[in-house]
Amino acid sequence: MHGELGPGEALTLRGIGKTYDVSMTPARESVRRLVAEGALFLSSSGRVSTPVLSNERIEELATLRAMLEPELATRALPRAHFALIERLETINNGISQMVARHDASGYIRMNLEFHRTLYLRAQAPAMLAMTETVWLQLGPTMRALYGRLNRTEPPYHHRLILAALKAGDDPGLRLAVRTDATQGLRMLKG
Amino acid sequence: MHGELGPGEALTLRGIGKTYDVSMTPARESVRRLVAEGALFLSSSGRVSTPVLSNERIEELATLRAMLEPELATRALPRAHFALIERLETINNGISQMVARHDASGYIRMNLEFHRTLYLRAQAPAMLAMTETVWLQLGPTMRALYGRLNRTEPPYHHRLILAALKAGDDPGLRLAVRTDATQGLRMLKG
DNA sequence: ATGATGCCTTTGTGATCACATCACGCGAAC
DNA sequence: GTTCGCGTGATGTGATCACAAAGGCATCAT
Repeated sequence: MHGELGPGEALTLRGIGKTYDVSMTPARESVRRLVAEGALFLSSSGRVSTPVLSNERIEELATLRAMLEPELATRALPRAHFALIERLETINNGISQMVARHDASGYIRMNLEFHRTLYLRAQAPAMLAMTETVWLQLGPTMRALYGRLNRTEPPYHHRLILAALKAGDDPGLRLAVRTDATQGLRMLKG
Repeated sequence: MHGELGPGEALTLRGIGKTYDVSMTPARESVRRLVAEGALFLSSSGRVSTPVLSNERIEELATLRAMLEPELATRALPRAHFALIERLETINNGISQMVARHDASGYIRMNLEFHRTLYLRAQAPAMLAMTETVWLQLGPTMRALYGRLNRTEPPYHHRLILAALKAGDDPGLRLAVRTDATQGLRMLKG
């Protein structure tokens, strides 16, 4: 999810087991779970690797983000008090630091933490889980994206999201969230 | 997914293994996968059972269906030729048969087959997979629903869907799909 | 130099086992 | 009759093993 693995990287059960100092059994269960969630690709011969997403698949996942995340934001809006907005701003500052030190994985992690922190307020666990499944599928691809464009500015749309939250502006919030979720992925389609 | 198990039914790895004549290992992997998809509930002690959904969870899953399925229908619409509509009508007749013989599980299975047949035309595998995950989570609950109300009529909204498909009426299609997906679940909240 | 072919290593699969933990039921005490 | 406690059986976990299949690499022929 955090883009620590690039697209198409291969994994082996024994290798995972060695990395985390467990036997093949827990490694297998974890891998199967991630395959079930679409986070890993299972070849016909049973080998696993991170998925290489086609443009069509990326567009689909972007559409899913565009459908799910505004709904979560809307549900979180009435519960978004000052303490939450303050925490979001703190996370946003953290993102700027990650940008400064060119840490792609850290950038992705904090960016998602920003979104998750907001969506947790929506009190919609099934919807959030589904959204995180999409993030999971996009992880390796997002790393390739943020590696390609050398980001220098902190996220612009996050400021729009925060402004809409403060103003209680639901349509503005939905638009800002939707744009933030889909903007980066649009660049991958080139 | 098909409601062959009711809400809250317990499963054991050795029992599953015995049923399908395999050892615990494949049973475990299957169960873990279904847990990852939310189709099974994993207690803190590791026991698995079908989930008992709260009203809030049902409402959430209904919202997800209401968001995902109209989008799939819209994408399928331009590709829905006569052969597809004919197949949908055949399936619809099958549903009537299931209603006649009071086969709840068969009813659910054919109902979902109706939807899946349409959505397959959307050429959106990630979106369809996500939708099927929702169906999976609702399976046991849907059985409880269709068991409660003694259905005597074949699905009314399916006819609306077919009519909208024939007319190429996208807004009408979206509304019909959305209503069909959420109507039954609304009754569970009573 | 390039392509094919054969072997060997790596890898996933399913089964089985030992062990810790938990749940359920039985029995006893009040 | 009800409730608490204990013990036994059942259950999940992680490890290991034997096996089959697939991939990769080296060698050889053209």
